[in-house]
Amino acid sequence: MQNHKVASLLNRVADYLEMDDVDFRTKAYRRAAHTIETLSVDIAQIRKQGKLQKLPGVGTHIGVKIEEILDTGKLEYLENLKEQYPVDLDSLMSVEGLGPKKIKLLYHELGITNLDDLEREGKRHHIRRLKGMGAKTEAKILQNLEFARKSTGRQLLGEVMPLARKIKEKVGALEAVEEVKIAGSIRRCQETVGDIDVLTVTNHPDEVMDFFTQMDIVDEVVVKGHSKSTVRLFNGMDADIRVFKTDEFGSALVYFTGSREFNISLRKIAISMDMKLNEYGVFHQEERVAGATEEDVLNALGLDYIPPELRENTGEIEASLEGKLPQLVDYSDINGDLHVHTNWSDGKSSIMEMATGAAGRGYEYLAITDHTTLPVASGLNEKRLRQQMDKIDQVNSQLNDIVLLKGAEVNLDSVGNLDMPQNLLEGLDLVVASVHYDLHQDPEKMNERIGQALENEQVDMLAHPTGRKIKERQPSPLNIEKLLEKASDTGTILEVNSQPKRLDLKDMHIKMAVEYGCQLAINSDSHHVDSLGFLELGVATARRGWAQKKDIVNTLPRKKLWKKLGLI
DNA sequence: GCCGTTTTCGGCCCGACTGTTTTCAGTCG
Repeated sequence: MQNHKVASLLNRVADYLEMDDVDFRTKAYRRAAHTIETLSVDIAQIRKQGKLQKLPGVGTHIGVKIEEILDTGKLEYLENLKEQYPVDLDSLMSVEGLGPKKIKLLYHELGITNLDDLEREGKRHHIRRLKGMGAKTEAKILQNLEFARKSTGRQLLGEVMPLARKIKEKVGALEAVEEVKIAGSIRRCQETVGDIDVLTVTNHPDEVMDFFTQMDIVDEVVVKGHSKSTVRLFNGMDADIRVFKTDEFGSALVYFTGSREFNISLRKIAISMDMKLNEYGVFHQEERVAGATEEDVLNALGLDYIPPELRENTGEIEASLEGKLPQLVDYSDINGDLHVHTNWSDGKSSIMEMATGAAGRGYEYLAITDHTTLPVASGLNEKRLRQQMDKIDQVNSQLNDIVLLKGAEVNLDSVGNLDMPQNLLEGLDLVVASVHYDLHQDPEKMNERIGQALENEQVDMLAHPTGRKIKERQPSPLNIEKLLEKASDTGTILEVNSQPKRLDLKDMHIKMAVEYGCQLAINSDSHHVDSLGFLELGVATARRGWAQKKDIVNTLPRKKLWKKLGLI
């Protein structure tokens, strides 16, 4: 899949065009880039079918440029732009407060092309002499430059979520605050998060701003106003707060939940209806038509309510207009977890502790799926696995509300053989297969390797199918369409792994899997009783992939699941 | 550069904050 590459080159073109104050052409490139970035199929595939120009935002010119990128890996037009401004745009743009216009000015007047140049000229106080700049701007640039160098970029949803909830709790506890909600990419449950957006209803904005900017987790106040403030937190992440009136809160939520592209589409709809949409409401002439709740706002635009996880402008608006939005799976639909580890392998909790924890979450069943043989995970050998099966029988006899399934997470070798004999697998209730090494074979080999495992009748499920770790490890370069087809043919369940770093399958692939008619299971893969709750992240990801209850096997009640697994 | 229940030409989302400005440009979300 070269989608990401194509999108980022088009975005880069837009950056350069913006330096020269080209307005609408810039927008055109960004729009096309967004379409491709969020595409759930391979752009090369669409090109083969001759359908590039059917994509929203792609016309004749950009279409040709996409073909050039696919054929040569490069774009002549972009290379020319780069020659005109030979600057390290990536790093300079990462300095807060610097955009294309200022970068152009700095290059032209001072020859600044990278962060080192920027620091040098700043310290010599040359920047403050430029038109439109001053001592304050210069000082800010120097300060933000330091931050840009250290910054690690976006952080994992699973890691940021607890902090966001803490802030919500603190702000919500204020007497002056009537309502508080986390918006932004956290509410949309994107796998990574750039900042924390807090929205409040209050009649005492200044009081809320004072509190927010003085919280003990705040390192530095970036901006402070009467309706908006931004702080930098101890972990290097920014948090924004906005205050609104009760009758504005719905439109504010819509606006600050985004995504940006979703908002732009909504506004266009408003305009086409001779109305105006902003964060304060939907307006016809000067009269407010809606604003108090999200439902009101969307309904005023002729739309059904759209869950936050879907708001990416990738088809949900059209579906909403036609009344064809899916009824998304919900955490409350989940009846069990089919992939957890215990202290028999690399987990930290006992079988009984995991069982009790799962029962406490209201689950009807829990599959114990410790690693086999894998040395780095203290995997079980045949003898230990048989012992564990006996142990599970014994624990089961002490449990009332929940039933444990005897499972294992077996390992695929380089050609797709399993690390446990077939007759032993036959005795298990649930066999989970997964790849743990040799993750970067060429695609064909990888598809064949996994395909062989899926064809094994004893294999019920494929765990973390692409093996990616967000920000750490690329997904295996396998052909995802072929994998989905195979899983669909063999009836093998594909996992939505809920580990914050994995979220694998990811949203886009889940959407594809649903279209291919694959069966999915959302599992925590937890190694400790306290991390069973990760499963909620997996549910959120599945929702982003348009998955419904019927697509997820562990929403089934016990008997029906047993039937599916051939246990009764 | 793209697009069309109103268009094949003339539009293209909207507002807050800051710093530098005597009325606004740049940046951000």
